[in-house]
Amino acid sequence: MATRTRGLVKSLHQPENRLLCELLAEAREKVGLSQEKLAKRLKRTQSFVAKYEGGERRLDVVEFLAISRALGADPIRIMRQLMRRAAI
Amino acid sequence: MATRTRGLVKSLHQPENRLLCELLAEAREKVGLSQEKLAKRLKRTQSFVAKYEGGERRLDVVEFLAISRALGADPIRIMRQLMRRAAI
DNA sequence: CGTGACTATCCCAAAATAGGATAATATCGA
DNA sequence: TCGATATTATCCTATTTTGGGATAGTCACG
Repeated sequence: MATRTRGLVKSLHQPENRLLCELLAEAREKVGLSQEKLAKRLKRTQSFVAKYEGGERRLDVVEFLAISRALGADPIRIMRQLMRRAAI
Repeated sequence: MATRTRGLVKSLHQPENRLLCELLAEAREKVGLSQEKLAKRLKRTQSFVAKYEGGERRLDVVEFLAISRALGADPIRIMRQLMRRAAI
């Protein structure tokens, strides 16, 4: 569950991003979707999901919205959680 | 004001992203900051700002938050506008 | 015009990503 | 405990994106 990587982008290493990854992973599990199923909804590969959840890939705003939708989650709520917990 | 590019990421071309760019550019102008000044606050270059505003570069969630902060704007409000206007 | 402020575009080395494979883990029933 | 299956993590590398200094426009104003 931790993440092992080599050399990545700045925002990947920010705690805010870690948090976002966790929130999205939690949200997915809560809905009972596997990475594979979610990937399918997103028309992406499982490795894509594994990567952003693991913090190996950045998520842009538009992607974040798409994922939230695919999870049936409210992006605003997630954003709020992120901001609150990260003390932004 | 339109954007001329060669071969870019999918989410760059989504109307949602265009909208986001516009919202952020508007927000910046409203506060009376130049790209240069904003860039300085973000510890980035003017070209960075020009690129994301022009839709030549994706903005990840963490960056979006940082920019909103730098503009003294509420990310949630911007997100809402984006969602409403893009009919997400 | 001329000047200065601001923004867009060029360039390209350096860095990040895509996604198919495959390895590693977890789950669970017999 | 096994083995089978489901799920997730990691590898690999061609392709795509990016960073940011430099430079070319663009605009406003005298």
